[in-house]
Amino acid sequence: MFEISQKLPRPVVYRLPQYLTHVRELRQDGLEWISSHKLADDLGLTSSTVRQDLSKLHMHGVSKRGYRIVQLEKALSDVLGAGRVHNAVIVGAGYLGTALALHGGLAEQGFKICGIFDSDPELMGAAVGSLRVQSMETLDYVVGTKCKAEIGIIAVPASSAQSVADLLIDAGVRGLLNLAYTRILVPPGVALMDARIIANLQQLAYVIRNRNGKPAVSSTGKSSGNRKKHPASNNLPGGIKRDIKI
Amino acid sequence: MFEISQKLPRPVVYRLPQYLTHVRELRQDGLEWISSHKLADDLGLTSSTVRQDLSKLHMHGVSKRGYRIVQLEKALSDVLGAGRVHNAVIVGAGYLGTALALHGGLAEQGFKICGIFDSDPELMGAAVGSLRVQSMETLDYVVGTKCKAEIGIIAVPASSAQSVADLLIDAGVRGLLNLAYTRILVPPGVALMDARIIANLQQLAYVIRNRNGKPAVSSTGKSSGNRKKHPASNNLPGGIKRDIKI
DNA sequence: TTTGAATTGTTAAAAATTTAACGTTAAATA
DNA sequence: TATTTAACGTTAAATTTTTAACAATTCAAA
Repeated sequence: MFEISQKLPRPVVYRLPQYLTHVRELRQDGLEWISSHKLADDLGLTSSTVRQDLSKLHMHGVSKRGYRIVQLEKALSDVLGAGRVHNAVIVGAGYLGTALALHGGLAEQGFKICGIFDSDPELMGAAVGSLRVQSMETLDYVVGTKCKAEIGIIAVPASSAQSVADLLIDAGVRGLLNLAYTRILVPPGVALMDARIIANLQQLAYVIRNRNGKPAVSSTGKSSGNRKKHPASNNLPGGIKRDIKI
Repeated sequence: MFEISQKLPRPVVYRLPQYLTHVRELRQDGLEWISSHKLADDLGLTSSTVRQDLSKLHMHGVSKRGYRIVQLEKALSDVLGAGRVHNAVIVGAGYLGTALALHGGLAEQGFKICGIFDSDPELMGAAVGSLRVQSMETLDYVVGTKCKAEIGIIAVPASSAQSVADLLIDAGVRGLLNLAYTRILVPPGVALMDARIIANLQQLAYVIRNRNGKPAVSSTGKSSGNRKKHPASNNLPGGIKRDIKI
């Protein structure tokens, strides 16, 4: 089992899932080798960044070929814990919580939803896929004992997000995914990720309103074909990708 | 009308929605002034960062008081285009697309969903709130003419995300929110934000697995109360917030 | 076998971002 | 009114992250 000696810098962790999905595709396409240049091109990075990142994972390429794709996939998969199953619970059986519980993608990537909870008595026992909505009182037992969930997904309104987070932490989850449009605070030792869907839309609105480039579609017709690669696009945490500075 | 002379650095844009939501809460709490120190504390930043950021928005505080909250809210609201209505369409009437269409938070923040589309004939005409699922053939007309949507939300499986993006761009949207677990390419002039829900979970799994802190909950009891502020927590794009380096 | 070219791994430079420092300003108080 | 002090605005330092550069290496082909 390889140990990543140094904790990875945040931007690297951010890029890992991108590498993983892309490398998977490459493998499915039957490719065997990929160079840092090609990978960088495909992902909108520089080859330098790719090499730096992969070297942090102790990946070694070979001159004139690049990196072995299966090996890359294995390393990325390992470090991200893909392959393992991660138990998670969802709090909030509204539209979003339900959608996530039913979303095939999560299960596909090894995130097993083993419980969905809500405080609304109306929803108690309602079927969500193979699960049933449970009361908040059972959260503790389910997270701590029954399915030992490491991850809690918060899909409640902003106003109750913090208290739900507290309950999840007390129940024993080690990481939270926050889908509510509010900041929540966690003690050290608990990891938190904000999904920021609404914030993303707001940032998008800012970028759209303040761009200085030309519209993508000319007034005379379709734009298909001017796509296909955007090498200069800077692809950073925050997720805004444009050729020009924002 | 104020003009932000310089385009804002990406990390600043990332923080703007955080400022906005927090400042709104403060105003609702009846506060009138907020200092950079308090704001930084509440948001897990340094006061220096806050002052730098706000100065980029041409906000001026006053000594011994801080920043006027209503003014702050106005500036943030303006720059993020809150207050304005942004028309958006959703492609993909699966769980996630439907959930977003029905999600109150979007409308609340001024994002008006004016169409939801799917290629599945089974879904045609199905009701989603006050909307009905439309065929992809009508996308062009709706986006371009009927509701002049600036934003396209991609809620389809990864395999068709790119082609949907192309259609949306051709139809004339200026920004995309990608909820699919895949990278999509856009031409210059179109803004792209990735929602990365699954990637976030993967990053969470990495952080959980590689943390070196103590578990949040001691074996002897509940942990409530060791929360409440986490000043050292570094809060960066990528969204992982922990006291220790990852 | 030698040459040539592509690609790595790594070092160092550059750029971006965050943080600290501190003189200046404005309010509160004596 | 003078003094004190909290807080700003800004300059500069520190840190982090990205990019460039290049010697070393490996394969392919002449």
